[in-house]
Amino acid sequence: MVFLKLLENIQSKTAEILDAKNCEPVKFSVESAKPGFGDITCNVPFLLSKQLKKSPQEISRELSTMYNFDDMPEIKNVESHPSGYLNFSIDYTKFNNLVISLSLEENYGALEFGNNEKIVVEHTSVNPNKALHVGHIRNIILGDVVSKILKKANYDVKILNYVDDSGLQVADIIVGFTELGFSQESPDNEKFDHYCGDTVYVKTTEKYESDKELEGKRHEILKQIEDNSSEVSKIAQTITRKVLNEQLKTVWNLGVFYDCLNFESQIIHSKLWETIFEKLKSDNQIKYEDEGDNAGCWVIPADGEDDKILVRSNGVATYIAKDIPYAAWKLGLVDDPFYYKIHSTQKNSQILYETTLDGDKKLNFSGSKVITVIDNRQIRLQKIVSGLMAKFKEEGAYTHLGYESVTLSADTVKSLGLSVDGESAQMSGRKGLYVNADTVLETLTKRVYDESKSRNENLSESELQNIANIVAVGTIRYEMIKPDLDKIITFDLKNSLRLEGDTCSYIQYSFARASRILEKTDVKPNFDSAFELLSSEYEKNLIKKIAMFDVHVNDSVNNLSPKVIAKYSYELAVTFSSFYEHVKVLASETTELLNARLCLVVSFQKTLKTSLGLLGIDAPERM
RNA sequence: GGGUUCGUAGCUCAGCAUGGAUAGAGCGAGUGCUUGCGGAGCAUUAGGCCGGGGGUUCGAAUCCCUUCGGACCCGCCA
Repeated sequence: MVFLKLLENIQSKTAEILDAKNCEPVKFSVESAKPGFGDITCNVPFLLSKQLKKSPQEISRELSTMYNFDDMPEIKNVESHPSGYLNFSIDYTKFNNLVISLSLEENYGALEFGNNEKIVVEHTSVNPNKALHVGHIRNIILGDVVSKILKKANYDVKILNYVDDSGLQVADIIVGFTELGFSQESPDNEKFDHYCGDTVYVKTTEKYESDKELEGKRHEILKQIEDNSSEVSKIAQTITRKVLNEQLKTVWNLGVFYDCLNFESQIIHSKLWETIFEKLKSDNQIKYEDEGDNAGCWVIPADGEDDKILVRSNGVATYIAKDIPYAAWKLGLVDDPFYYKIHSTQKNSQILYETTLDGDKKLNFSGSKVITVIDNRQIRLQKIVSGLMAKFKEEGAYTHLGYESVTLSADTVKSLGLSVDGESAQMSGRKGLYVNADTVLETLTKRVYDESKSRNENLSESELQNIANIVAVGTIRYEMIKPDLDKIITFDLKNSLRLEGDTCSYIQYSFARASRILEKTDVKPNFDSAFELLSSEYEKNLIKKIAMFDVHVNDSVNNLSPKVIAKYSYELAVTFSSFYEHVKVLASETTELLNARLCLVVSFQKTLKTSLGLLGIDAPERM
């Protein structure tokens, strides 16, 4: 810990001073100051104004004389600002050494939050009947980054992907295969998931419009899918597995990996629902309606809102009845009915497990906390689920991490050959209104490849491919993480994939520039030296930014907010770019200064790499 | 009808959790910078009654109420 520690120390020092003055405790803040107001700032004089019946300025002046920094050599002094703030200044002659040496450590920025406690992150959870589209990418990347951040905060994270292999959406493509005679092999070299989504699903649901009888068939087919022994169920198994495998390829290309796949069909067959249903009944969490609209149904009472039907009057459970046992299973509230077997070895050579009902291997993928990443359209349902879970376990054990959806810009909709009313449109699988994830990645990779090739004539084909991949994946990830969770992303094939300004490639470019500096000198940075030579504004700004990594990690963990790390990475790159422009490292006047600056460059690179690593983004040496 | 949420520069967005000092970026527009480590860059100018109104407060982009505009959710579908 670097900056965070500094803030905490000033915080407690201030609290001690207030205590000595016999002040009533107040909740004050100690945080990094805006440029021009010292390095660290405290607002406590404002908050004491009423209590002490003095002006903030007066209190500020008084307090500023009471600090003693003998045990904090990194702080130079504190000044009372005419506005009333207490502004602390860092002594960079001491601070530089501390920051640079700590930033080289392997776990720089790591925090202790989780005590290695097990936490489950579930994300992706897409029906295996189509290819992943840009909307799914937001879910996948958010889930992936959240799990990386939690790992950084010392949680033992298990990542799950729920495979909804027995819903109506799956039934729809099976209708296409069994009733409309679509080939079970995709034509030419088309990816199987694209074929199922772009052709079979769209064409089949289209046919429903004119053929109502066919539409009726889907429920029949769904019933057969859920019956393990039926022929249709075997076909469905084969098809959904094939689609899933293609979806996984897409996901792996984005650098996302899981620990275990959970199949909905197995949850249904596991009788987990029956167990939890009895538990809900005996705990009086649900009630049976004798009269009214919901007569004959089991419902979940919801205060202020309509009761949610859990079991219909015909005895069949509703959709949410699949979510509840699964949530309970994730939290380890029920005996685990599953065995586990290896599904595959992922692209990063990590083993991926899957649930099975007939095996002998027992593993544990539950956690004392669960985070479920699902978009905000499901917020009502998720509230019911987390409300129920809070009754079995402590409040907050089950967290729904929601986010707004991704829509398509009018231009992009038109480029798909479709028409649109407003400025953007919700994606729709049925209408063929979506952009596949693979398409986005390919388009972007090609663009980066061309750009990189035009800048680097001497790079080999494989180096160019590698760079194109790293930058393309980074760009998609960055664009998905950067906006606030409750902001709709309007995806535009042109605008969303820019490479200039506040983009991933800008950040990566700063890394590549740093690499070139280190590459062009024979001097090996010697870290066993004093860094007080780094005294220009540009150097101090960079040091401070590097030091503040832990503050942002802290923030992002506390608020489950991935974008905080994206913003920090960008700011770090901006600070370096300014340094790069104004401080000519290789032209340093003395060897000592050259060495100190080279060390700073290494420190920057390490920190940026770690920060980008939390976002699942790599940084190339050249691009 | 009930509920959730968004509204900040021409456009896309930070800042809001925990109210304080000069509301920040990027794109787009203007200007300048490459005989110096890569111009995917740097520097600089213009551009804002933070949707409107009210309230709380010494102080509001930030908290509360209200209103307008947009998005989403509200089935014995999944």
